[in-house]
Amino acid sequence: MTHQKQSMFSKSCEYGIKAMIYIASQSMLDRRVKIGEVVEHIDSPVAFTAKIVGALVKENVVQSVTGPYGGFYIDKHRMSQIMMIDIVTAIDGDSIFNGCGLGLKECDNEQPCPMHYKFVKIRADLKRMLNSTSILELAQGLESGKSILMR
Amino acid sequence: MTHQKQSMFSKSCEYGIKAMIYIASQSMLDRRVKIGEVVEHIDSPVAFTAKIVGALVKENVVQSVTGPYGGFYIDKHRMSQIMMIDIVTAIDGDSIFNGCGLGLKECDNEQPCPMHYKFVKIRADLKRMLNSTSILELAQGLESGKSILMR
DNA sequence: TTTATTTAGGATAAATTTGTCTTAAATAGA
DNA sequence: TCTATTTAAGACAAATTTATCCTAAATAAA
Repeated sequence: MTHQKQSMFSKSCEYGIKAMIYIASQSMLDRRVKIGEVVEHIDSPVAFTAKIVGALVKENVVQSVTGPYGGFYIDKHRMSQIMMIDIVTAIDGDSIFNGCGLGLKECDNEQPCPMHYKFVKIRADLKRMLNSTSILELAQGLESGKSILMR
Repeated sequence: MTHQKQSMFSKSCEYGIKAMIYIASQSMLDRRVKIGEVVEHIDSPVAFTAKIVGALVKENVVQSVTGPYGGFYIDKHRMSQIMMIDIVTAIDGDSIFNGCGLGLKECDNEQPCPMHYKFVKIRADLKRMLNSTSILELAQGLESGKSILMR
């Protein structure tokens, strides 16, 4: 039995986050982008990514326009209000930062799992980070060349 | 599209950790335990759990004896040396605390993903916690009634 | 109005994870 | 030696995640 591929976020969530950062970086330049352009810049499968981005349209994280000259964009004024926690919660739910580390449906100070207190700070830090990180600052890092979405 | 069930560890890893804690808690009392008893105390599917525990036998985390009066146990003297990171790494690998949060194969200070610096501390804290938490202390918490593995 | 372009959404398939069932191997005791 | 018990291990199946393909709906421009 070889080990699994468990990471912090699901593939869907990774693609969703990367897509939002790329779209935001282009919206900063007043460019609406098509899904084909998005996936070229984040190295992800197009139809699958389209579904994830579509779900984020429904969640009102990103806007879309159909037809020629259409595509996706994020309102400039909203970028500082759209937080990573919104994207992660929409795709992966809140278990990663609110759930029990050992998967107990209920786990609290009254009846904690053996790792409960070990996880309290890690989860709180993760939640705080996701809650305070805006799509704006991540898009700025990308646009300025300080960070990358693929190699 | 409803959201996923992404959590910190895979189901396999959750079961593996819980099984190790239960087995250790009984080994502290010099009791060897059968897989049927394990799953009764951690609320997990028996055959599936048996495979996971079997993999941890191969990884030398836990010992097994076949036949009547057989079962699983952990050497008392080794309990303080067996760390959560050993169990997690054996089952889920190291991506959760070593990998890039956005799934880039390479991601470092030279060419960081947009979230790289946001994750540095969270990953380090998680790794440090797993690295410093022994199966002994978790089993003691369970055995003393301070924590639970199921409701 | 027609055509071309683009997102929306459904059906389907592949891959992975989670789970079950059956048999083999080991071993203790009668 | 024979039987019963228990882990080991393989085949198989179900559920979930990841991914593809095709058609519908929207819309801009000719």
